Amino acid sequence: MNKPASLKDIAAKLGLSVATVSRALQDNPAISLQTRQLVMQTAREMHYSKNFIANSLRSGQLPVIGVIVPHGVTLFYSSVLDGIEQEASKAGYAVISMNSHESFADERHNVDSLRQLHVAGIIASVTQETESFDHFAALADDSIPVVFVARDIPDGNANTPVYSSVTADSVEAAHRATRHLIEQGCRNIAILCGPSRLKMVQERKHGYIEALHDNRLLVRPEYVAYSDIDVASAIDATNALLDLPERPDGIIALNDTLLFAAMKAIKLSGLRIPDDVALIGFSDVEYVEDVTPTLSTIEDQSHLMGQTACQLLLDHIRGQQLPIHRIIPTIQKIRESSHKLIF
Amino acid sequence: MNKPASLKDIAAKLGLSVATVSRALQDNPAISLQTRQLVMQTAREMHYSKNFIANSLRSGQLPVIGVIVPHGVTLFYSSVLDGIEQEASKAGYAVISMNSHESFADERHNVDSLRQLHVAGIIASVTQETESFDHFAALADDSIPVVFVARDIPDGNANTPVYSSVTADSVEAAHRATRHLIEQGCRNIAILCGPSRLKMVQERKHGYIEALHDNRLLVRPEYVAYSDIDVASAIDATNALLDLPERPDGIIALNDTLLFAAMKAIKLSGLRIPDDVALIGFSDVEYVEDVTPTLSTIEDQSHLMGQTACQLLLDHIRGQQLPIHRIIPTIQKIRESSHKLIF
DNA sequence: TTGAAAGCGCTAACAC
DNA sequence: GTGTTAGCGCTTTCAA
Repeated sequence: MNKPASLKDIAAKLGLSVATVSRALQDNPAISLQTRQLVMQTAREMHYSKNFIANSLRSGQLPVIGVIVPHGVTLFYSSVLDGIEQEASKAGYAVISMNSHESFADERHNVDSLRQLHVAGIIASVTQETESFDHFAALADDSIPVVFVARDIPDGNANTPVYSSVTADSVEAAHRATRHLIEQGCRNIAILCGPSRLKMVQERKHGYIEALHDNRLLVRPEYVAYSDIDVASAIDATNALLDLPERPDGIIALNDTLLFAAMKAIKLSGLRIPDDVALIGFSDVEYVEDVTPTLSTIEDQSHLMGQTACQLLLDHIRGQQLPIHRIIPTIQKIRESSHKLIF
Repeated sequence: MNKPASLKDIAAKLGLSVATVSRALQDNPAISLQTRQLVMQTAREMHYSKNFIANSLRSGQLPVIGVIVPHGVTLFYSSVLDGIEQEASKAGYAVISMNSHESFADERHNVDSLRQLHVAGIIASVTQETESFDHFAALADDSIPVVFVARDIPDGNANTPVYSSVTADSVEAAHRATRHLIEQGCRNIAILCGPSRLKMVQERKHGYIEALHDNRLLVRPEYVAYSDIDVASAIDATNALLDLPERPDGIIALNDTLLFAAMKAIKLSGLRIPDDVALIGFSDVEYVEDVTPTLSTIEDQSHLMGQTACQLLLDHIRGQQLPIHRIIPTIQKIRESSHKLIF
């Protein structure tokens, strides 16, 4: 019900001017030690807490970093967020997070809200739908820096600004996973992809193809399977692969859902993992260790991605102009599902 | 580089007063249609966006809700957060989330930050360490309402305010799980607990004991096992249970980690689930369906808890005074691990 | 060592 | 229909 105590209240109580109180609270040596102590003491008694908003009105920005993620309840993004928050709070910034629900309209709305709040900067992972970036460009008018994380945006043309970004090295990760299967003796390696419009899918597929080339293996179109990201659809796609005249002896799944569905499908078909079909997949969850066989994975360093993005953003907030692109390596963990004991 | 366009800028450009521009942008009918349209048009051209901070300086609060969670990267809290955000954004509020890392000092600091930002309200899940609530009480000075979620705080004494809260019905949930095992024919039911200082552990244990009583079964101290929340420790605790002279024929695990560890331990010992030992556990993850056998669980409705907490908070922000306690029922999902086909 | 006053962007009460 | 003014809480010249 009460209003928080203000400088004015303290000043009134002490018969001082607002200016003096303000200076005293900043421990300004121009103010006599006696006054300073008196003011601080009184402030404490009155439960005074500095009003950031009033401050921000002058400085033009809130000590807050805005984050826009395309969906909320996933380990990947909550880990990214955690990394961001950790770095932000070290630097005295709070984090305000918004969810675009993979909807372009929501994303625009989020950007707008953050802009109205005059946050100090924004870290965003764009939606799958996002193809125009005007809403981000508008932020430049207000000198609000933007860093993209996890999902990079296309290179700007002449009149679009170029943004800093933090992404995973998808091409290299897929290349390495493919190489690993080859080293295990696989020669017919298939890849189980999500919707092909995703840039990440394209990059991972690219790494897969490169690795096959580098090892003089044939790239067979029938070994490139597409599936929606749901269990039923992925099981169908896997079964189609297993039914091919020349059955794959290794499969790379491009995300969690696909990986687990592939495992189920292979087991249901009576084939052994990894002896008949070796399996490795991109994953961000820990329960790959709780199943039989334990699943080999390629993991993003999501927490590090968040931290890095936040550091870049803080640099921009502090005046850094040039965009910087950071690529965070993935971590490959070989477990039972791809480890053949053939040597 | 630029400063965002302000009302003043628009006014200057159009030779109008700031007040007129302000009114025009609010579509105030007192202003001529012509002027209104002109102003709106110009505002758009200048990329004007209303400054929430300036607004908040007058109203005393930011259209932002603060959330404090004890740890970040878990499905439970990210789901709660998602529920909060969903309701908040419907009402035009943004959500600022902070992590106390189960540290009381961090929590105090978080509360302080949110207070300085003059958020409209706070939703908090206190740390395991939190026993004093002065930092929350201080918020009352500034009329910042607080709602507790997931972890309730002890009833206030005379001089502590009473807060609204949203919690799960732990007692009932454990009672129901125990009943379920009894219905499956189990007579020697053990419970695998986390650290006993947690209120939630106490409540769930209480429900377990009540259910045994209600069904005239003996409560045996040796069937109440405590474990730290890590796999190794939980496996040890489970093994100890399995080695008892009278081996339990049913086990209730109080969280994810314990549940999976118990499953591993039982399988490793060569016993069958559920035939030899039925298993059910509290869980917030989905991969209980990816293992063999699929695991029976009791789930919190975390998203709903978040939504409900946010609704209560919004009520308080709008003037609701009386504290309200909402209890969100859990959902019991019987799967293979506790389903005996004995009838 | 302290005070007075201006100004950050906006709204609303009060002119005219 | 539009302008003038005061004030939200704070910092920061400029004066004293």
